[in-house]
Amino acid sequence: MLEHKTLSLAEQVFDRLETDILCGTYQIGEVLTELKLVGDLGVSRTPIREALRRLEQEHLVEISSKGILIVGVTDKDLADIYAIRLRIEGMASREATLHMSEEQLRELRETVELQEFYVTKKNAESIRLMDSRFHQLIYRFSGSSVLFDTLMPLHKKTQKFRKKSVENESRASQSASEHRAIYEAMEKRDADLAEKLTIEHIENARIHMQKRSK
Amino acid sequence: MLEHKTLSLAEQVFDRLETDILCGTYQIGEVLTELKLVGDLGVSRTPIREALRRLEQEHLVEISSKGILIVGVTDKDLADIYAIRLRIEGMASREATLHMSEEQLRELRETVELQEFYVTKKNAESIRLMDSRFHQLIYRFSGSSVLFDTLMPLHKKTQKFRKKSVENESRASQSASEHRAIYEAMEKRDADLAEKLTIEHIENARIHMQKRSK
DNA sequence: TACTGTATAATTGTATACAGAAACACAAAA
DNA sequence: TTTTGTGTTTCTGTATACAATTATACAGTA
Repeated sequence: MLEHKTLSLAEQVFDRLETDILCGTYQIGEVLTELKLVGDLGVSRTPIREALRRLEQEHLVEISSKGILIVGVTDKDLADIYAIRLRIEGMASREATLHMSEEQLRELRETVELQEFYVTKKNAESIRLMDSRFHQLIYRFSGSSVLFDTLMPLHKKTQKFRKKSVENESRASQSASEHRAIYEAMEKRDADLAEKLTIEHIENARIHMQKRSK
Repeated sequence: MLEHKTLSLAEQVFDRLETDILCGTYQIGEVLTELKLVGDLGVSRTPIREALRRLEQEHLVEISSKGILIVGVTDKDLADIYAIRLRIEGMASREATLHMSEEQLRELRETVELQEFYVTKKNAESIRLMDSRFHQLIYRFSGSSVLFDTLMPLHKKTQKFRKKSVENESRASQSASEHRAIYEAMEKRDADLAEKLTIEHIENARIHMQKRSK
């Protein structure tokens, strides 16, 4: 049976605030106070402050004597994120291809298959979840905690925008088949191909997103 | 006059612990407790915990019911860090070349000149400081907070190893002249050249470091 | 010997009280 | 009208008390 690690309040608060900021629940420019969060979340200031320190480090909020400013992710940030991912995400796929176990390969395949399933069901929220999981598994399976730590925050920050992306049926379907192609390259342990396909996949995601934001 | 922002205890504790971990003052594998840090640092647990949460997020420590495990930076991490920097640090130089002001250019030149001065004086600690400052200024002047946030932690984590590097006179002198070349490309607003020279500079640093660690 | 149960100690997790600094509102004076 | 001063409020910063969980030592037992 799987152990279900109980998260501390501080971690729960962090996860919730991070999600709410990245999904746009809080407006960019909005100002909160710790006391307001105490009221909203029903926990004391201590875990809230610990969460805020981490959000501040990720530049999702700025804390001053005026309160907590929601910074979030701008369009400029998004462009920069894709430019960076374009340069290093292929490296993660390469490493994963070379190092991942059969069990990990199976987990990745399952994610691809689920994504394809949800595409046929047109379930946007689930598609997005599997989309995220695919990329995050590759970061993990790369075996490099540095790559993981570098790519993970970048990927998380694209969340709000990817949400819109998967609502476009043709893009959702294209994305799923690109994931399958990457998976199959990995299954064949073809690191060069996996890297190349990953770079193309990021580029396609970038292009699609920029088309939409015009 | 420049405002001198007073750092909170939590920030001071973070800076100190981060430095001590990255410089090797704390041994990798060592286990601390919050109470021990209270004794060592003379502040209460609250600011210490806030600092620890941030260090945990950077994977410099791991916190469990046993205490605070010092994780630090491994040789594998270092290799990964250089592989990543090789791919994106040139991008930062390119952006900086295109966007930085005359005032910022002046600040960069001053850093290069100081580094050259300390090379003639064989002052390793000051050389390392100017070396760090050069790179960090470029991150800042790139105008991309995402690039800054991505590169800064990677660069910081190389600190301990760079320390050894600059004690080698020929490498210290080579590094300074590479910095000057990058600066001059930027001054001429030649982004392609600045990018190319930066990539070569990172590659040289990587090669030199790997030679030493054998 | 190896294992298990239990009491104790050590450590982190959380709430709260208080201190200090900054923002704010408002009145008085130029 | 603008500015300046001042008292008040609001907010974050810090310390500390207490709760809950986990590790540890040790005795008892198969």
